[in-house]
Amino acid sequence: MPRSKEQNEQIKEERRSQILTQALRLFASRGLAATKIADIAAAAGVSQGLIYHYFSSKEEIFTELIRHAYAGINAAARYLEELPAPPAAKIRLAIEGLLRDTVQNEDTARFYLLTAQATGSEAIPEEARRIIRQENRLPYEVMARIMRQGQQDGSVKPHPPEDMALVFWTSISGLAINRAVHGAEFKAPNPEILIHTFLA
Amino acid sequence: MPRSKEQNEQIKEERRSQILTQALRLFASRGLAATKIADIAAAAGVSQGLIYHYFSSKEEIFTELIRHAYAGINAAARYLEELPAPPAAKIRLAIEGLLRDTVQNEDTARFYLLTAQATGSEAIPEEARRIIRQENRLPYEVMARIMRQGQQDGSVKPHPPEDMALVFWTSISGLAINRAVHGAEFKAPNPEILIHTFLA
DNA sequence: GTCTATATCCAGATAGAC
DNA sequence: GTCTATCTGGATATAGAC
Repeated sequence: MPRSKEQNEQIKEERRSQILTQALRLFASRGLAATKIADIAAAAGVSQGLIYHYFSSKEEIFTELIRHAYAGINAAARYLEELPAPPAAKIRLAIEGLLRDTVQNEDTARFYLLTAQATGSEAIPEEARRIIRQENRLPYEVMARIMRQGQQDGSVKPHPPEDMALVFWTSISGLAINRAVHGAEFKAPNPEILIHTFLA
Repeated sequence: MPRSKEQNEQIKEERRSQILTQALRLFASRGLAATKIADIAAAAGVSQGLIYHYFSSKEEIFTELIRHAYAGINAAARYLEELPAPPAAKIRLAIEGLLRDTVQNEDTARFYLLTAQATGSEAIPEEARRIIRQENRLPYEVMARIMRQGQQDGSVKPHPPEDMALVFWTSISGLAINRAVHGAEFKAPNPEILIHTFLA
């Protein structure tokens, strides 16, 4: 008895996400250029040829991961901005949440590493570059707005909001990168250290 | 009339450092694996073959740069520790100096990017890995000691010194990476933001 | 949907002339 | 000290069988 359409669809989705998960792991730990299709295939437990049944090239896999990473980050940024809470609470929540996520979910840390690498690298697919150019401003802008609002109600320190947003994101991504690099032996710092960098 | 020994030596040193400088620029912007020997040769304005007159492989060039980067960072760390100044002044000096260096000297920012990449990557030469394993703890240890001393005289906030050192270095390197990535359009934040993260 | 076998290309490294 | 020409290996991507 042949498989039904639904079963085939399910297998397809499973394989696809298997491949993407392993590719993320490898790209994050070695970079795009140093990761071989053969490595991804081996890690995902499939043949090299099968990769090309699901993706047209290594670059397409990478681009897909970048797309997914920014979708997540920007959804979180929008969610934070919409949240019915005072600015100080949003900042606290963001720092605590981001640090917790980073520590608990290794893939989250890997996505940070991937975007950091990709943003910094000139050796990435054109389409990935396009996505980054288009998507990577939002988190900064949202955070700068929250900082500005917090300064109006006096809960945030009176430095330039853009500077504060920059320090916010570079600190978070610096920590996330450290986490991704050091794996399980990473110990997250007390969130209060960062929180008091911004709150008055 | 043939060139003297001294002139030959001088040419040799010049070429070597030319190659290293261009390799740093390229490795920082694309990573080790994505940088081709042909790219380095072209950027340095020499033939591909000549590269192998000065270095035995692409990996040796990379390793040499890593060695140089850690030598500089650790010399700075030792210098800071020896400095006859109170802990709070050292922290202030370090942050101001590191931010200034990072902004003024693009190569400094590139070295940060290089070490960040290298520390995070599994795809680097064995010898480079050895250097990193051996050298990358010192800055953390020095900064943790300074934080601890600062807590004893009450000038530094009472969070765990190791956490403070971690936040210190991940923030600095996060900013340096941002600087290397965004080039001239990067605007350094007010150092006071970071300084008050640590000082009481 | 999955595999094995293979064509093709490109990058690292070497050889030898000047 | 520097170049051009070339060898060689390995990685991407394709073809075709099951």
